[in-house]
Amino acid sequence: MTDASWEPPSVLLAVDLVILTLRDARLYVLLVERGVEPFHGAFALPGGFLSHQGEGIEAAARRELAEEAGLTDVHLETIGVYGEPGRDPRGRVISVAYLAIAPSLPEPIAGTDAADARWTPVEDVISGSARVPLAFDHQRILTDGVERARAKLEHTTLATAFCGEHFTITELQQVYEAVWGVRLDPRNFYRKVQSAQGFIVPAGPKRRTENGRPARLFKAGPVQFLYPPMVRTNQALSSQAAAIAP
Amino acid sequence: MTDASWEPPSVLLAVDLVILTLRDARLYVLLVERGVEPFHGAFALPGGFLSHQGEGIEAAARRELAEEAGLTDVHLETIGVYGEPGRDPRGRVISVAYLAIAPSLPEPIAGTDAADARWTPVEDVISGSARVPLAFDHQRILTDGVERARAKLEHTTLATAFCGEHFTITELQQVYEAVWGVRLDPRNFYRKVQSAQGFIVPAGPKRRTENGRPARLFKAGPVQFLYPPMVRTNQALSSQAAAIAP
DNA sequence: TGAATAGTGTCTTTGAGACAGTATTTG
DNA sequence: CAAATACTGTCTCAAAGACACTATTCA
Repeated sequence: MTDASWEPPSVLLAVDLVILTLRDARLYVLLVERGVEPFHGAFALPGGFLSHQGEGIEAAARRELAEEAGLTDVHLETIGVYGEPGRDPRGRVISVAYLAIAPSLPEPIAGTDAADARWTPVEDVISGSARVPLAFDHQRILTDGVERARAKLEHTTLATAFCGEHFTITELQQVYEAVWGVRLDPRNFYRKVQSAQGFIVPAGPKRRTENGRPARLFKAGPVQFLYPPMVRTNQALSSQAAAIAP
Repeated sequence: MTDASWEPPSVLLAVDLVILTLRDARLYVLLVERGVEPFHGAFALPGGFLSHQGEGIEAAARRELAEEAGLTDVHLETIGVYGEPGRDPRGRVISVAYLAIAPSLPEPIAGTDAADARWTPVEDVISGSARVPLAFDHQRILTDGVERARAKLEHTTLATAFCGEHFTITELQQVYEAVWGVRLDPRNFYRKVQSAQGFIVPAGPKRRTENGRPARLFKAGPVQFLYPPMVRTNQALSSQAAAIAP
């Protein structure tokens, strides 16, 4: 199948970022408005090409994360590769998609390259009720990223990545509710997270307050995988199944 | 961060395949002996470069699958991207890894390009007791692929991809036992797979036999996701945790 | 004090795991 | 008949889900 004079084709490598966070108990994704062709004026996931030949892929993702969202030290993992011919009119572009989870930040992005970056409710984008469809195949990448986050909440301690260093159990519950799009019983949730060894550990005798009884503070525990897992009910799964259908 | 004269760097795109199958109730992976540098003479996962600029990535994976293993119409999904600088001495190579699941075939590969292809027990490769370490970062890719398969057996009907069109419940159980590396109670397994709606459906009144009471035949059911899931015990998980540590 | 949020206890149902026993084939 | 494999039933324990109740703060 190969002959001596044959040379493999080369492609352009890009990274795209699904950056998720929680704002007022809803799941948001960071979108940027494109300033250049193709898809000029459309919204898209933050991302860009490799800066130079020797740059690592995850390094490029972290660079874009810092440049476009001003974020460092956040959870980052790959979602997958999107590289069908024709997805980008500039040529053969292969995009590696990353999922980033940022803790709730009081303020939107400031002092970054991307003045046009906007936190947008994921629900609006997925349901199509947002301003415009996303550029390229970014709608699909977003859907895959959100489903990845949903699935990982079940078996890993990823939920704590949405919280600040210290958090209350109620805040942790809001993560699950927002990402899964379901309501959970607080009393059962308490029992469950407390019985999952190593998920959360008490963070000092401190407490925080706003209105009502102060809550105990916790921080992320030592383990990465949850046992027993936090299981999505069949109902939650089926309401999400439509979105992930190819 | 970008200026007008800047051009993004280009890279070479490869696909690598983790092809798993069951042979006499053990999990095997297809390896090929490399005939060229780098890593000449070492064993590696089947794979290769994109054949031409316009070839889709999954299309390239299916082409390699046919060329190197003579397989068509098998389950295929992406594992991830492996593209750290320096992983391949030939230049900046980005490899997209695929997981392929083939049903048990009576005979090894024949009439294919890769005369040097060998089915090798996964356990031997992962534990290091095999002939040689794999080329490139293929050991890591294999580990990731196997863990992907293990995880997907829990929540999807992937196990049926290891079986032929018709199979017995005992055969299905052997898939779980081989991939997870555990022993399961046949009686509880029967109850469980039968109660998972849409997992398996009876395939005619036929039966197959060799020695003892004939077993009912089933075929893959209509659903892709299992509810309730087939859960790995904590013991199974911890015995596998060592292998997936980064 | 009442409103609001935090946290505990208890009951019921479901399913996982252990294990005894029955059924249907071949030789 | 024995040997071998297929299948069914039953018990126990752990965990999910529903829901009543107590605790601690602020105004």
